Amino acid sequence: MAPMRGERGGSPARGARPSLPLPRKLIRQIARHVASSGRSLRRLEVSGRVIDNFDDIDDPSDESDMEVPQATVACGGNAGNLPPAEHDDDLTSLSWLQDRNLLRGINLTKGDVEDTKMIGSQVVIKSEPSKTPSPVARMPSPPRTPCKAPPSPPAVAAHTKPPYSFSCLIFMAIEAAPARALPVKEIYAWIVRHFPYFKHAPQGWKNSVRHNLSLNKCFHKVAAAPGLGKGSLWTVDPQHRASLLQAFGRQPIPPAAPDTPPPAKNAPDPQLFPYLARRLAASPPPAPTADEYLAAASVLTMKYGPAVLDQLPPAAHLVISRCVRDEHSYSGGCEERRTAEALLNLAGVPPRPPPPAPS
DNA sequence: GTTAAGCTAAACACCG
DNA sequence: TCGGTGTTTAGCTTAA
Repeated sequence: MAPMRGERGGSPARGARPSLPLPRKLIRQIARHVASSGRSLRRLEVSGRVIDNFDDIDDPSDESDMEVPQATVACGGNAGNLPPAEHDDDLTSLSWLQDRNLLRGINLTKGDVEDTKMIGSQVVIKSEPSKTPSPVARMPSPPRTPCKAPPSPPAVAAHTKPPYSFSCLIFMAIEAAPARALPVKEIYAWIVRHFPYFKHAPQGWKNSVRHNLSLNKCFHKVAAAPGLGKGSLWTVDPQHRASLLQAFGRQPIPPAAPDTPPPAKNAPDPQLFPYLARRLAASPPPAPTADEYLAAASVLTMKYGPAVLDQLPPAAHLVISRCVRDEHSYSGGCEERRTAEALLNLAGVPPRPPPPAPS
C-alpha cells in the first residue's frame, strides 16, 4: 500500500542531502516525467552541475518535500499578497512547463544511461537498451537567435486550444491593456490575436468569456468609457489578482510531445467525453509561444521566488531576457511585451538587462 | 465518493 | 427590429 500523502518514505540518507537548488517537488516532477518513459531518475544536473544522486526520488508514492530547506527557495521576492510558495501543493503547472520544454537545459541523467549527448543546447538522454533517444527526454533546442526569432507558431496554434482557462485568458488580455481595462470586444480581439485557435473556434467561446466575466469575482465591471458604445470596461480586481496568478499554476497538461503519442487505448471516446477528446485531439502541440515562456517564468517565480530563475540554465535566462530585448525592436511596445512585463512585475521579477552586444 | 473549478450551452433581459 | 452585452441556470468533465 502506498504511503499516504505527506508520509515519509525512502531512505534515511535523503535527510542528510545537501540543499537542492531546485525544490524537491520540482525534481520529483522531473523524475516522474522521466519515469513516464520507463526510466528512472538517478542523477540530476542543472547547468552542468551535478545537483544530487538519488535512487528513490522516482518513487511515485513519495510525496515528501521536507528535505527542501526553504531558505534555498528564496520566496522573498513574491510580489504583494502572493501566497508563499510552500502553500502551493500543486506542481501540475511545472509538469506542463516540462512538457512544453520550458525547463529546457535542465540536464537529466539516468544512472544506467552511459551518455548524455549535448547537441547545441539540446539534451538527449541515450537509452541503454535501445540506444535511441528518449522521446520524452529529447528536448528541442531553443532558437539560435532567440531575440530575432521568437517562437510564435500561429499556423500550429491555430489548431490548438491554448492550455489556459478562460479566466487566465481574460486576465492576460486585461493586464496587457495599457489602462488595465478592456471592453468585452477588445478581450475577444486580444484572445483571437494571441490564440488564433479562437478565430475558427465555435462561437460558444465568446459566451464563455462573458460568462466568466460575469461569474468570476476576479473581474469587475467599471463605468463605460465615453464613446465606447455598448458594453462596459472590465478590470481585474486587485484583491483577486493573486488567485488569478495562481490559476496559471493549475493549467491542464497539454498533450504529450508529438513523438510520444498516447496509447490509443487511453484515447477518450469523443461521444462520451467530447470536451476531453477535443482537447487531446489538438496535437501535435505547438512550440512554446512567447506568452507561454512568460507564463512559465511567472509560474516559477510565483512558486519559488525570483531566485529560482537564477537556478535555471542559461537557456531559460535567454528566454526571459529575450522579451525584454524585444522591447528595442518594437516601436511603441507590443502587447506580448506588456503581458510579459505585467506578469513578471506581478511575480516580482525585475527586467533583465540585455546581454552586451557582440563587439 | 465528494467537492470545487472550469467549460459549454441555452435562455433571457437590457440597451444602443 | 436587430445585434451585442450581461446575467443566470444547468449539465458535464476533470482534478484534488
